[in-house]
Order: sequence, then C-alpha cells, then structure tokens
Amino acid sequence: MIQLIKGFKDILPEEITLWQQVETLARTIFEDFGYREIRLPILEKAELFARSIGDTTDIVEKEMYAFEDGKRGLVTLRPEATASVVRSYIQQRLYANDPIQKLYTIGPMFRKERPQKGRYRQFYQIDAEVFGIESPLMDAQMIFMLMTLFSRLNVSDITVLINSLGCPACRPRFKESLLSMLGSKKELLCENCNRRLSKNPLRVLDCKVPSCRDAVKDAPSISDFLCNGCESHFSEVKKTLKHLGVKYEIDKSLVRGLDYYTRTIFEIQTTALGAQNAVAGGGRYDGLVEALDGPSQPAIGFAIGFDRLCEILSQNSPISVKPVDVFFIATGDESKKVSFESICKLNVQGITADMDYGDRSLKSLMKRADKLNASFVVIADDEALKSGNVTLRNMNTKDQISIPAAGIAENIKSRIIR
RNA sequence: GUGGGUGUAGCUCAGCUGGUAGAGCGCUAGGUUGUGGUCCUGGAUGCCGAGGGUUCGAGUCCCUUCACUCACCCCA
Repeated sequence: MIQLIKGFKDILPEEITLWQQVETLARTIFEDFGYREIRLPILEKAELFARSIGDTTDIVEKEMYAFEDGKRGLVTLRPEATASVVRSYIQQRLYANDPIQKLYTIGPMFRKERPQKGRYRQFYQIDAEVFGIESPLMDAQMIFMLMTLFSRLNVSDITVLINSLGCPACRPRFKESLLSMLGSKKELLCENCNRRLSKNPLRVLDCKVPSCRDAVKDAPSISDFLCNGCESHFSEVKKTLKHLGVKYEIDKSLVRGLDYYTRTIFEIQTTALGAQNAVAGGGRYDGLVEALDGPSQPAIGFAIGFDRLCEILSQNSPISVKPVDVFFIATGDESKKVSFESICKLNVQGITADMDYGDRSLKSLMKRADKLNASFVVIADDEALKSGNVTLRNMNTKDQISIPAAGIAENIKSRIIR
C-alpha cells in the first residue's frame, strides 16, 4: 500500500463542508473590508524567502522544500505567502496603478518540520496583506477584521496578543541593551539561545526553556526603547482597538520568527490545539517591499492557520452527512432504466437523487436510503410501472402517496420543497 | 534534529505471568415474498506494522527496522 508522505494530510469529504464554510465566510468578510483575491504560484525562487523571512531563520535554514531546477537555480515550495504577495506587488507593478492594495490569498504552504498536533508539512493559510498604508488605524482594523471572522465562526477561547518591535531607528538601541544584559547571563541560557545571541538576540525573549525565561525575566523591554514615531504608532493601535471593542493583551515577549516585521506584531492564540497555540499571526513590515527592490511602501499582513481553525471548529461541531433529496428504489430492468433517467433529469435541475445499481432486496434498499439520509424515496418496481403508478414516500413523516409513473422527475420536483 | 508513547478485523480497543486470536461499532443476509432509522438472529473480515532471534511453541520475551502520534524547537 502506498501511503501519503509524512506530515501530509488528506482532507476528506466529511470535513470539506466545514472548510468551504470557513473559506466562504472569510472571503465574504475580507471583500466587505475591501480586499481582493490574488492567486499565486506555490513554487518560488528560494532567494525570495531568504531575503524576506531572513536567511538565519529556522524556516529558511532547514524547513524549506527546495530543489535545484536546472538553470533557474534553487526553487522552493513556499513556506509562507507574504513574500510571494510582495513579490507580485513589485513585479506586476500593482503600486503603479494604486500604491494602496488590499489583497488576500488562500492556499497551501510547506514547511519540513516534524509534524505534531495542529502542524503539518503541507498546511493551509488564509492570508491578507495591505500595502501603502502606514496608519496605525489599519493595524487595528486588520485585527478587528480577524476577530470579526472568528466571532462569526463562534470561536471563543482565543486571546489577541500584541507587541511592537520598533523600527530600524530604535530597534538597534534595544538590541544593544538586550545583548549586553544577556551577555552577563550566558551560563543560564540554553545552547540554542547562545547561538541566537549573535544571530538574532530578540528570539531569546520567547524561548520556552525555563532557565532562559528566568534569565530574561528582567530583561529590558522594547517598549522602553521605542522611538517617538513607534511609540505613538503603538499607542494609536491600542487606542483604536479599544474603541473597536477588541480585547487584547500586550505581550512583551512576543517576537515572531520572521525577520521582516516592524512595529506592530500580533498573534491570536487558542488553547484548543495543544502546543500549537497560534491560529493566526501577523504584523507590519514597512521595510520589506523596498528590501525586495520595490518602491518604499509600508505594508501589514496576517495569516490564519486554515487547518488549525478548522480543527478547532470541528471539535465543537459534529460532522453532518449531506442528505440526498430522493432515493429511487428500483427492482427490475425496466424500473432501473426509468429510475436512472429520472435521476439524471433531477440532477440536472439541482436535486440530489440517487439509486442503487446492484440487485438488492427492498429492505436493504430502504436501509440504504436511510443511510444516505434521503428525504424522499420513490419505490418504482416493474409491476408498479406497468400499472402506471409509483410510490413516493416521505421518509420523515412516513407518508406515502401514489403518483403517475409518467414524468416522474417533473412530478417529484414540484413536490419537493428544499 | 532530540525525547516519550503507540502499532491486534474498515473504526475504537481487549488479550493477565508465552500454548496456534476476541468485543463493541460498522458492513452484509435474514426475522415467514415487497418499506428504513429501535430490537432479535446469522455471516464475512485479521501474514496480531515488517524482519530476525530465544523457545517444543510468541500477539505476548529479546534485537533491528518502519510507520503513526505527542512534546521540545519553530510557527499558522
């Protein structure tokens, strides 16, 4: 037996209804907020991610599905969507027509991590990005939009965490201070964090190793180092969230693993997924467009873990079987022929109809109708057809009536209220 | 990459100190010739993850390996 690849997953028909509902709702809400869909390839040059996410991040260092593609060089299955959206914004010169672009995209991402609950090597994200708006109002609105989606999906039990990472003007001062503080506590830090010291000291802040948490306990806070611009931006975000009625917590240790973030970052956390507590996350990345050779334009975006969201939702909503409207019970050749043709006519008109193609007893066919959750059953055997009438049974009320065999499909259609 | 757990019928699992496999659900056929969801009766289904070893004999012990899973790490 050939099995699927480790960390990959089949999304089965029973689950798909939920996925479709979530997707439809997300599209509706996003479009109401003025976003438009963009569809992007899942294969990109590896360099795109090295330059955006950061080449010392775990994602780029060891989690990409990358391979040499002849003269094109190293290409990779995308580990996230933002870089691709930015690439497209620049390459297609979307800014030329209008620097302000609100875009969303839905699709699979790939990271070669060790799978566990809520984490797959192919996972899905619902992603939204806004270009060309620097205002903190947009930061708040994005979070507000996210929370609107979650609340319409009846996801409670989530927490909004926010923080500000500062900008190139103020972050270096913070880094310096952090570095000198941590330097004196090297023995307390785990092996990993010692490596981080030189590469990306901010990451030490959200290390979960107890001794590191201890070492970091009275570390300087970025909030004490924010420049005036960042400071007022962040307070404006907080103020606006309050006005919009979005509850949030400030988490000074929230750092996030992608290098391109500036100023506001946020994460939506849940307790329903074990260790994988992030269902959505994002932040501002004002320098990225320019860093990727585009115009200097501010931007902000987020991604929702589509898988994870569906997993949370499936925990409190039982899977439902989509019922068929009419099930035909046909015994005998003539009966099967007539039933089959009626079924096709009904299907064309948007009515779910089916029959059994084997040779089974009435009882077992009734059982099958029940299993399929049929609303109506048509009993049409050869003898009935000869007499010119067939039986239409309402499976819920058990009422049966006799209807003319001629033009069954039309007759039934008019009697079924969907 | 590092740890822990688990691998027995389609699914969920039982199988104590080694003696050639069981339950529930599901599936299927019937319950006195046409009518389902409750109930009753019967039936099918397993290389007991794979390979090797110990033993008269292994699902049960030992070794190897693979898969799944949870956690670390990181993120959505």
